Amino acid sequence: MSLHLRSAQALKLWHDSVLDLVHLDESGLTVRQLSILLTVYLELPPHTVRGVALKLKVTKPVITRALDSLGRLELVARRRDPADKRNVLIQRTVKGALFVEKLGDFMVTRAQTLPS
Amino acid sequence: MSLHLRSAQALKLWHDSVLDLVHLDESGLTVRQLSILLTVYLELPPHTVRGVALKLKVTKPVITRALDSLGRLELVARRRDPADKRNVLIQRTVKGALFVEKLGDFMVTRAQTLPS
DNA sequence: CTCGATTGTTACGCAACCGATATAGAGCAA
DNA sequence: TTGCTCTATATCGGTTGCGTAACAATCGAG
Repeated sequence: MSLHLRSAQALKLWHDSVLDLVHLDESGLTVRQLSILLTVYLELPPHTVRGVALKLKVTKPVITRALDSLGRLELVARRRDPADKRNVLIQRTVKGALFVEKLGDFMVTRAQTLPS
Repeated sequence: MSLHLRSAQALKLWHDSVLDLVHLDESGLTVRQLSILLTVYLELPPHTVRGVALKLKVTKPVITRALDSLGRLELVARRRDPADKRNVLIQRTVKGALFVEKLGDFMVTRAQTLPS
């Protein structure tokens, strides 16, 4: 299924979904934090601080702080890499998985109600 | 065109687009601010502080402050409602329109490269 | 073992956001 | 006019985020 999405549809889809997210009130989230969360849950592990920082093109302290916040919300977890103890592996959590799943449901539902 | 989107596709679409947004570095934006911006540009005017606050289910000061930020970035503008001078009308700007348009382009492009 | 390189974190100063409350101005009804 | 309501904003204290720079721990080559 190749997705042919017109710009107006795409924007409405984003708008509707973001609105759902805001209503979820877990919305203290920054766009950056959201992108970190999605990266961790959608891309193949392992995820390191440095790796995510490179992908987002931000500095490492940004990732560290975001992990503090996301960790407080139990949306991700940290673990030292046993192989190379300098690394910190960013791990998924049950709560985070449910959260991301809900996000996906939002979008699927909203996509179905898009005007053609 | 009814959009049948699987959850995994939807999430990847969101992830890719959010990543583009972060790279745009206009990403000091909060999810809330983003939702305000999209609301103003996708829904029919007029937009008042109260109206947007209701839609997002937040208090009015939240909107006022967000408009301060978005106004500083020239993504939206304010104008007093001449009819009812208690109201402030939130208006679109050229810069904001270009920004939202770019967002739409991101999504359209990303949607085309989604795996089926 | 030593030393430079790498990784993630912390410290600091600053700016922005939040919620709650208080305030100022405009409308409205009697 | 006199209240009362409605709108948006200002203000307050507390929290969180940012960028830069310094830091401790770890690795690995020599």
